[in-house]
Amino acid sequence: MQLSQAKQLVEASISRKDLCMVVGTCFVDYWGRAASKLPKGKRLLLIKGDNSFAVHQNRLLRPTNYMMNARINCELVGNNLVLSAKKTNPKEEIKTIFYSIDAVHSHEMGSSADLRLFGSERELSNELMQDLGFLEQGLRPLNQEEVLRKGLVDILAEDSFGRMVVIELKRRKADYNAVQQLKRYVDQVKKIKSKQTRGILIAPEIGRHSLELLERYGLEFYSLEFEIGNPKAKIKGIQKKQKTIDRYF
Amino acid sequence: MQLSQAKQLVEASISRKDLCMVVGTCFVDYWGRAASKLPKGKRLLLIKGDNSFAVHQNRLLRPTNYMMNARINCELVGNNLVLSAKKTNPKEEIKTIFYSIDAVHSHEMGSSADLRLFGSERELSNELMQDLGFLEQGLRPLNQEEVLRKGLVDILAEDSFGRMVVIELKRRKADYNAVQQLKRYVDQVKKIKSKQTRGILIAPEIGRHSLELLERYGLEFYSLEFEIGNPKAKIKGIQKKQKTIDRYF
DNA sequence: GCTGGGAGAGGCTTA
DNA sequence: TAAGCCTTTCCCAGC
Repeated sequence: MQLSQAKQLVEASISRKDLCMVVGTCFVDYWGRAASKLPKGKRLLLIKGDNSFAVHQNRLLRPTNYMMNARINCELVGNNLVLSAKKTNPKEEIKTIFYSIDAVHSHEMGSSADLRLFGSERELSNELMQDLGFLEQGLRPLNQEEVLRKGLVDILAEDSFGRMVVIELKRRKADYNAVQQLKRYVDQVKKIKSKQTRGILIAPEIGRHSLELLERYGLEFYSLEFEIGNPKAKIKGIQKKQKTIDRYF
Repeated sequence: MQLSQAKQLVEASISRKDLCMVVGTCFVDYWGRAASKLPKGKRLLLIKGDNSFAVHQNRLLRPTNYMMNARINCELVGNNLVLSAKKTNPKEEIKTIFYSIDAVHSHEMGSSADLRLFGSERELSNELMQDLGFLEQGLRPLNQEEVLRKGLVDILAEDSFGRMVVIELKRRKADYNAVQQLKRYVDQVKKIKSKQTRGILIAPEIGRHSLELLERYGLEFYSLEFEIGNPKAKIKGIQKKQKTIDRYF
């Protein structure tokens, strides 16, 4: 395919905010947050209507080079067609130098309705909040604006002995971060309220080392089974997966 | 375009491990680690030679739905062409139901040479390791296989007083995680070696709260300036951005 | 505009 | 395979 013809097709496609796909042999040079060079090879350049710019190889989900909200330029330089994407703050540039172009595909895509996702952490949190007794008898939620509003903790509650209970919910396997995040919150609540404060981590599972750390901190872990469905995620079961830690209180 | 014809093109493309692009109007249903429904609309389905499967809208870099190493199936169901991707462990499924197809593009992509990236954390770490005196006089690297090999710490060193020094390097702004990661490593090294151990965090910058936490832990922070170039990332300067904490030792 | 934090994170390396 | 960790993380929601 003629590079000059490709140039016209690409420019027209971009100006219409179509989905633009350029397939050809190119070299890619990136400089910005890091730097990279992608050797000459057959690639797909995907330019979307929001000026996102992505160079894909024929493997992996993620593009090898990419830029969001790019200023896109297309020009003939010598015997090559150079498609570049630039951005400031941080300053970044991708240059894709096409030696030959197999095809330029342009498609009008209309406006896109949004994805509706179920089973988010927020949704599970709301679900759990509905019935904390499910977790432990006598546990009741506290709507402490100053703590909850700033997203400091997922759920703040009080147990039957009047102790504060900070609950952190993770929809995926809990790791060190989850444990230490909970530790920080417990420490802060303890300090603000000047009351005994427990910390409960709830997740589908937890790594062995993370569990050890959690136990050293005197925190509690419950394993959560949840069910993903429509229109909501449902909590199926919850189980204490830990030796009792009442000795800490 | 005829759906039956599209089916043939897609199947042929997949069997050749070509890059396959399907543009058309579809509805997407996902169930697995979460659940989602993408309303009917014009989408791009990108199937790569490694069986990665991604549904793109005409915006954003990331696909709305995706699966790696999928078992891909293509069949006519009533008046629709259904392209689905399935996986076990965890069990997941994406169903894309095409009501109409604008185009199927297939391109032979050859094998792809790899991306060469500069300025990664690993590279900066190697660069810094070349001259630790740059950071502090008398500091020298220890190549403790048992500690370094498992990626426990970025750099392990010994200072002029014979104290162990754990160095954690971040190529981006350091956060709570970085501080607590360093804290964990320091604790572990201290335990293993039974020696006084310092912890140094090196990053371009650090948040105010993260710095406070770091200071409470008795750790040290150095701000790092680096320059990304070809063929290597270079460390330009390093500077202690903290009141001296010798009182801790 | 900058920032903190979640994500179906992705993807890599080593145990 | 599982665990840990880096990423040009991407992306959104809050300020």
